[in-house]
Amino acid sequence: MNGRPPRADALRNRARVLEAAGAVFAERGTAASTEEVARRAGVGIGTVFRHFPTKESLLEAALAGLMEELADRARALEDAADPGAAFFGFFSEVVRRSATKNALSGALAEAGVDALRAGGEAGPALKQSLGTLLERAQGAGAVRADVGAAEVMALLAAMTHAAGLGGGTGALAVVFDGLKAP
Amino acid sequence: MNGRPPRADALRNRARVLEAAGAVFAERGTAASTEEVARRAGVGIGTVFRHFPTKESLLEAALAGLMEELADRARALEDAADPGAAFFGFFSEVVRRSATKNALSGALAEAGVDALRAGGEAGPALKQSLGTLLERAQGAGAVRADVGAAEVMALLAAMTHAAGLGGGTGALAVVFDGLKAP
DNA sequence: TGACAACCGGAGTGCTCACTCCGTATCTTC
DNA sequence: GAAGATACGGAGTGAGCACTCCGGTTGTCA
Repeated sequence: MNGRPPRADALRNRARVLEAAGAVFAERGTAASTEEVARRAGVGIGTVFRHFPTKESLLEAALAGLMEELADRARALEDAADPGAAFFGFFSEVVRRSATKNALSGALAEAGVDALRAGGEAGPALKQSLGTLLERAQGAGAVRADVGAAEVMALLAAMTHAAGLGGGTGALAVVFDGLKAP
Repeated sequence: MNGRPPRADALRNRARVLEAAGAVFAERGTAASTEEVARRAGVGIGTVFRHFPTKESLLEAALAGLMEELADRARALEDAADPGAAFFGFFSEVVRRSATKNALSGALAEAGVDALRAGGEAGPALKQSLGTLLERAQGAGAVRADVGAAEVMALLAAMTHAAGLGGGTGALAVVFDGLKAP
């Protein structure tokens, strides 16, 4: 199907571009120019467009990377001793992280649907890991039984987004109370 | 200070532009071009820029108009017989409306902080009316006493935003349960 | 109704951005 | 270490956008 493996510098540059894209889009929002990503990565624009033929594809790839990180974190918590703490801890960690990397929330929002649906394999992976975390927490009686992964994902996206607006901790506490078993 | 009142056509056009801006930005997002707003309003671009010297000012004005609508709605509910129903009803009405006018949520998000803080007088007005609704609902025992207007605004913004993502009704129910008195 | 100010329309301007192209440099293979 | 494939850099291209400018039009007031 495909001839040779890619050259070593190509691989290195691809990784650099991806990292720079994550940083730039998080700081400046998704409206940041491709040229700035190239500058940050220390490569020419041509290189960026060779690896990611379109700005949209670059955004998707950067987003997929971030979601993969989250999915890994979720998987690591699947065997935790206290499923309730694992679930709520993961939830607030995601919110907190997104608050710091200011505009990740914006990116998740703009490309949101696309990211969850078609964002490589990381989207489904995150959803599944989150589902496992949720089920275990429900099994332990820490979370009410009548909510599904979809609702939790929606709440996570919502609170991630609102984290940039201020009234963070209190609002999160309200949501957590709503999620706890009666 | 100022000489004459503005001409009648100027007033008419200003209103048309504002209405068109609200519709266009809600449908196409805030990235929609000023020219499209002008087309929709049936005026020339020059006219748009005479009334709103900058695209940002146009956005602000359109947003302020929407928030004023919401503030009016909130004020109308201040004397309702059932404060709890008024509060939760208002909350879900705002979320529902934003879901329909798809990208109002995006607009509220992007310009969010600016809108709440400096968006004319509508921002504070909304916050105050919402505060009144909240206090009355708390007085009636329908909402827990340890949440403030800031948390509710944050939750409102969050759920407004997430409404476009799908898992709407269930997620909202969770938040409402979290808001209810124990 | 005439005269003047206020207002309108929309072609034009300058800028930014995504994306292309190709001469040059670097890696890989034998 | 030489040949050939692969990848790089960055000036260049075209499209789109916010915003300006001014000749023409319309409302207003006496």
